[in-house]
Amino acid sequence: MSDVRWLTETEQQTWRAYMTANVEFSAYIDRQMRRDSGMPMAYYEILVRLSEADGRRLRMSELAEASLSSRSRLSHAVSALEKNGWVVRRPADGDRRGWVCELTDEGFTALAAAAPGHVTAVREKLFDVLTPEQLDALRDIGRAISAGLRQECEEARAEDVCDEEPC
Amino acid sequence: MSDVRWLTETEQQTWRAYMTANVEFSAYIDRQMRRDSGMPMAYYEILVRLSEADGRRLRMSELAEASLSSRSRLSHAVSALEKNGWVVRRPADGDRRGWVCELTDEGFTALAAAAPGHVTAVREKLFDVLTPEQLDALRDIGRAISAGLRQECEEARAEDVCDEEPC
DNA sequence: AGCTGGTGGTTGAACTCTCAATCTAGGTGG
DNA sequence: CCACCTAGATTGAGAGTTCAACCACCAGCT
Repeated sequence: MSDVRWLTETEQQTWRAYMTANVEFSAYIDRQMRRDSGMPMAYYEILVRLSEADGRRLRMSELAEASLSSRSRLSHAVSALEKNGWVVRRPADGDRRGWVCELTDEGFTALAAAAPGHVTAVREKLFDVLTPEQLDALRDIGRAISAGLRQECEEARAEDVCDEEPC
Repeated sequence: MSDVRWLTETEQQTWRAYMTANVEFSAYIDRQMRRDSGMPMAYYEILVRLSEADGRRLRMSELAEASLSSRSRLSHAVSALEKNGWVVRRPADGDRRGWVCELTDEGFTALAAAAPGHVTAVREKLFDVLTPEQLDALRDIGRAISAGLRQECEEARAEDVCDEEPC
């Protein structure tokens, strides 16, 4: 309990600055997307990942990982996108459990319509307010944070040996 | 349309690194909070702001700004927190439109119980994976991004003069 | 073939968030 | 004092997310 390494004053400032920027920035970006294109950022992200994939199609599990969403979330999201006619689900060949999600032409059109406003917002609110040095730093920082989070999974995997509790 | 300043390859890398880290990190933090303390980060944030305020109480509008949520969101959130007995709403004196939200002892206890796990997660996944230089940079970056977003409001305010369209 | 554990994916319910509408009260000009 | 506009806050509906089952299928073992 008392062995918690609480944050120093300086650390608190850093933490609040980072966290506030995250919240405000992502709220801004998401808001812009909803207002101008009628979809949340998570859906845009899905369309982008699909558009970049070979044949504009991906296995659901791959799409989930690429678009940073849980499988459950993706499943719901794809159902919604399918209603819009922006994607279609096809059975995956080779594995009868699996499904492939494919971007339709309508979906691509919707994506193309949404992209300019989105990129403009990102440029104005991110690239235009930071120096080149800060942008370089931000890239490395982002990578370090992501790497630190992924390590979580590896640890969990290592614990599968599970010598402490009966599995 | 074609005058969009699209992102260069390098910029795309930076943008993806930043955005991925944001999504993954905040998902991790939120998940930790929900799992270990049964509330979303947004609620924790509200409790924290209240606990830091004079008399552990704030006007709804002030609390909304402090906790980075919209008024609507705060209203719903406070209703939920009130059901838990963690906060109470009292009429604000002096302005019969307003309400003051006050942290109860139970709320403070819940906050105190949630804090260690939260701080530990933040330290492990943020402070422990970045160098001191990166943390300094991150603080400045965060401030710059927030400042850039706030500028939005000022512009909107400046346009209130409204010489282009009839208001 | 029959078991068993794990993987791919979906589902429903509960919860949270957003947006637009609404309500009440304060403030200001006639 | 009344009309009107603005500010503080809430509400309800609809959309999106999470979590915990759940189903179907694959793979390895007996």
